Amino acid sequence: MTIPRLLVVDDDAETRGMLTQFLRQNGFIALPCDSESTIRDQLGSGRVDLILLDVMLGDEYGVDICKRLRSEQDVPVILVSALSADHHRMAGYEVGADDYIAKPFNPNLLLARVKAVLHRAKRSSSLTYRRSISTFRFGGWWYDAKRDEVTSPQGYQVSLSRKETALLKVFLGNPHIPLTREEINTALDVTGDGQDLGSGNPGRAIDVLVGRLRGKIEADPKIPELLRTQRGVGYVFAVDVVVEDDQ
Amino acid sequence: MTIPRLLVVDDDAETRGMLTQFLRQNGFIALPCDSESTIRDQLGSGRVDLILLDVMLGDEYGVDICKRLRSEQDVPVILVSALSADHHRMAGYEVGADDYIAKPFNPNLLLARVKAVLHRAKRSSSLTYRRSISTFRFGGWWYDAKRDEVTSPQGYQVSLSRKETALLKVFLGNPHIPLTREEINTALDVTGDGQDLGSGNPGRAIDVLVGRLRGKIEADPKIPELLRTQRGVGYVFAVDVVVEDDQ
DNA sequence: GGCCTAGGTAACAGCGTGTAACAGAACCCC
DNA sequence: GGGGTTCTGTTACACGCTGTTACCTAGGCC
Repeated sequence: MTIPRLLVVDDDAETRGMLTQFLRQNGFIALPCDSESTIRDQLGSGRVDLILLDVMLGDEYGVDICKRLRSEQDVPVILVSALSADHHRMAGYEVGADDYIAKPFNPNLLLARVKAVLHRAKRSSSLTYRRSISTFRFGGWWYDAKRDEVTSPQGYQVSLSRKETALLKVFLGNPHIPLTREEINTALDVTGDGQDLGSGNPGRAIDVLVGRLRGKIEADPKIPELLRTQRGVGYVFAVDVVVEDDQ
Repeated sequence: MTIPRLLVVDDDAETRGMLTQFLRQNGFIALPCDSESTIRDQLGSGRVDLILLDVMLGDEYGVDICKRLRSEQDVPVILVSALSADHHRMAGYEVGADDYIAKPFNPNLLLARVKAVLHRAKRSSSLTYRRSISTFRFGGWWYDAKRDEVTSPQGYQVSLSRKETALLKVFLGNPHIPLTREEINTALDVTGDGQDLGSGNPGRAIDVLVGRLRGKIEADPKIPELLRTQRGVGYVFAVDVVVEDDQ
């Protein structure tokens, strides 16, 4: 059972880093690239299951690179683009991209599409890939990422809202690491939904969100065992997290 | 990489010429045909990668021709039609057309679809690729595309309306991929019925339609397992779809 | 203790989604 | 063609989600 290896190709270091980190948090091996030559290095040095390719790469069109890659190899490609105009979309499909996502995109959308493309690829080849991490256990709790269900130590189901789920995921991915509100916010931008509060000021939203999550997963929200406050810093997820995956 | 060879089948010389020229301008080898016999000539004399087939061909239905071709060869077919009446559309899918476009169509859309079909065909040609897809299984359900019947896990029949069927097909074709209302609407324009709501604003129609479909194919419509909502994004068909064909 | 600051949280508002009800269109059967 | 039935988009309302605000408490420092 192999973990899928993805190339993240973007010439903007920040985007590249964020994407890479995000994909790694979601169970993939993500390899950052910033040019066609680094892509070829990676292709030459090992298996690559999927390429996430920015449409604009320096002064060259990713589309052209995609076309060249296609003519040589059979690696699935998802084009990522800030250009949403339809002719660009068309151009993407023309060169045989397996999918096309316009920036700014919802990271979950990206994740879903990545999985869908890998899934299809798996179907039509012998590639096996690990389904992304699907269950987390922490302090008697159980989170099923696939069904998005949270089960308490006593066995009853707790329904979390979307943002609460996203927040929980952030903590599950960073146990015992104190996170600032800033960091949490950035992480939510990536794992949660990326549209609204990206710009700087989290306000008190994180505090309120933490409070709500506490209300659902703490035995006594007044005395938090899991989501501890670090005054002047932020919050820590203070218990061990055991990660498992299906089959 | 060889240039795809397409047959353009239309008995109207003007349409045929326009289409042929357009496709040639876009890098294809387009071979005009005006009857079933000329199609067979072409099929006999060399490789054909795709057939663009007009639904009305003289006094005969292109659908019938499609059906005959299907039973003999494994060439992808896109049906092109001025007939928007639904039974014609359905008939197109029944005979296993890979896609169906209603006139008047956006040439770029046609182009994109041609390329998509060719791409699919190329991808899966190494496997056994059969076209007469006729049944889909998903989460215990069973959809018979040929008879347009939906059977529940418990075995009872559910009758879907035309639009509901079209919506289901859209999701069956895009499992695990979050679709925006916009995308669903566009897809319905093409696979469902193309006349009315093409222009931009889906309003709440998609939501209502999804709700109605849920009411029919979800065990508990209040807790959707198949048609999941992605707040701020759209809807996802959240189970695997297994495609089978008869014979 | 007095003061200041950080964090907890109730209340509110805005927004997205679910859905019942309605009306017009399409269809069907006679 | 007429009348009933089904389909389907629109509308309106309810409800849950989520960020903001305001107020309060807790902690830290003098």
